[in-house]
Amino acid sequence: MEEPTEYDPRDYPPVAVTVDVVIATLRGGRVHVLLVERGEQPFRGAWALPGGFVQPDEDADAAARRELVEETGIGLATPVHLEQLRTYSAPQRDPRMRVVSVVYVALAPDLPDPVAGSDAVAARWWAVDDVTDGEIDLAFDHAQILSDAVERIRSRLEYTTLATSFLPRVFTLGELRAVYAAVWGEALDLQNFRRKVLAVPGFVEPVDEVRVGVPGPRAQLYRAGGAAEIVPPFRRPSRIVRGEGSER
Amino acid sequence: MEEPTEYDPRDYPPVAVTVDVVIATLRGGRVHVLLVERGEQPFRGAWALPGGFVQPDEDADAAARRELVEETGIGLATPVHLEQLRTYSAPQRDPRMRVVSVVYVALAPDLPDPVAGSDAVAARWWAVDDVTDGEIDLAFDHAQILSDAVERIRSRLEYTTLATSFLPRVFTLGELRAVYAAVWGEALDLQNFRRKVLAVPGFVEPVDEVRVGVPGPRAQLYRAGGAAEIVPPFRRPSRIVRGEGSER
DNA sequence: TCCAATAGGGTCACAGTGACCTTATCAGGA
DNA sequence: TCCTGATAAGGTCACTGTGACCCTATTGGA
Repeated sequence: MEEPTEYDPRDYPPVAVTVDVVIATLRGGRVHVLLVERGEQPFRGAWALPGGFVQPDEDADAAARRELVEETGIGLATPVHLEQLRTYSAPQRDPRMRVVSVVYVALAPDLPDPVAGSDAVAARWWAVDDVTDGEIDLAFDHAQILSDAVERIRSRLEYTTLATSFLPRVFTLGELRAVYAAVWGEALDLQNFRRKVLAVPGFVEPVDEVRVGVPGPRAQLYRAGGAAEIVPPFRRPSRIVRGEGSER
Repeated sequence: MEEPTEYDPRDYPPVAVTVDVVIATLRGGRVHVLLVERGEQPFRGAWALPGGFVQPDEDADAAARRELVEETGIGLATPVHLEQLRTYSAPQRDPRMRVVSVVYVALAPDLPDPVAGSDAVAARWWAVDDVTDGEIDLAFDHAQILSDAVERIRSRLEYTTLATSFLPRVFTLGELRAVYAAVWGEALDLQNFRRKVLAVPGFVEPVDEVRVGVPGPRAQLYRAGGAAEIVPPFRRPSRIVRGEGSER
């Protein structure tokens, strides 16, 4: 409560609101995220998630999409899934001042390397495994954020058709299966996977093409269908084994 | 990008960060939320979610918990589930100034009526159905927030054991089933419900008591177990019927 | 005294699933 | 040129979870 009667700047604490974006893609069968190297203190030389201030005329969604476009150079036409993860607000998460960050997760098909020179700092794709294995240092609370984002992505692949967001417009079921293998770190049985995907109406729709140029029979190509949810959901093998609820 | 080199107050837009809390409970077999009547413009006389500023020494979680305690008068010992829903940041959502609100959802057992007089404005429980049916006007974007919160709660009951958060320390399986009926708006088959709940290890644990004073046989009492997730998840009947993914 | 409500036990058929098998096809290396 | 490895595509089988039921016993209140 304590509903304020009017808004005097002295009534509310000084705070900055930013967005950070976990831009995830698949490269060489591994999940990668885009990180930028910090050129200034604090955390100079460490890697951080791309982000920036929410401008007065935009909401956080728009700010996140703007960051996404700026960092990757993709056109607005490219279909990229973007969703809010959660907001991080620990008082000392940025030592300079109070910064509340609304974090987004983006899922994109394989993108080219970031265009160097668009700003002063370096930017590159990092394999998530290499980052979480402590190979590099992440600035601020971005290690926690990345961990939460990866868990969100893993969860999304159970209940939604978002795996197709990692793939180009057309793809084979084998490639779709490879997405699940990369995100969940475990390969699903190919035959059962085919059966389940094709049993979900609107998950994928066949197109009148086949994949050529790779070993093996001509693979039917598909594109993403209109369905957003998978009912009943797929389930991660690792989750089934545990059985006991120890998460969250 | 545009990582700032230093934080001058003129570099970032003036913005206030608040928390709003959707406090949900069960009263008479219906889901209720706590709303406060606004005594000031804008939206004077309309009802709003309880909320307030995030203070300099606390994160949003702490601010939400503080609001929860202030509004309901519950002790800190009362186990109340509190989780972040999402952040709302439309530029004009508050006509006075830029206000970014981090919204939380709390699930509580039946609580007494709010203590009047703790502040100037009125506060009371509203049945969610009555609110969403347009019976009352909600301030700001709180109608959208409430809608998102209800959907979150419905979803949480599928994958987690949080239904027990709506109940007192001990309860019967019939009462647990009534929680699902109230939240999902549809009654589950009692026998199948019993079988599924008891099949989830750690969902509920029997205590050495039975329910007396109500018609029917003595019902075994249970308390919440240690499990947080339901694997495999329960599923809403309404969701099964649809089949097609039309959500989100 | 009867009745409505419901706890608790059970059955049965069916859909979904994991594990597994088989065949055909293609690119690239020996 | 011929293997070989990879894999697309189609299939079987047993088991589990589930929805839809049925039945009986027990209790407080009309």
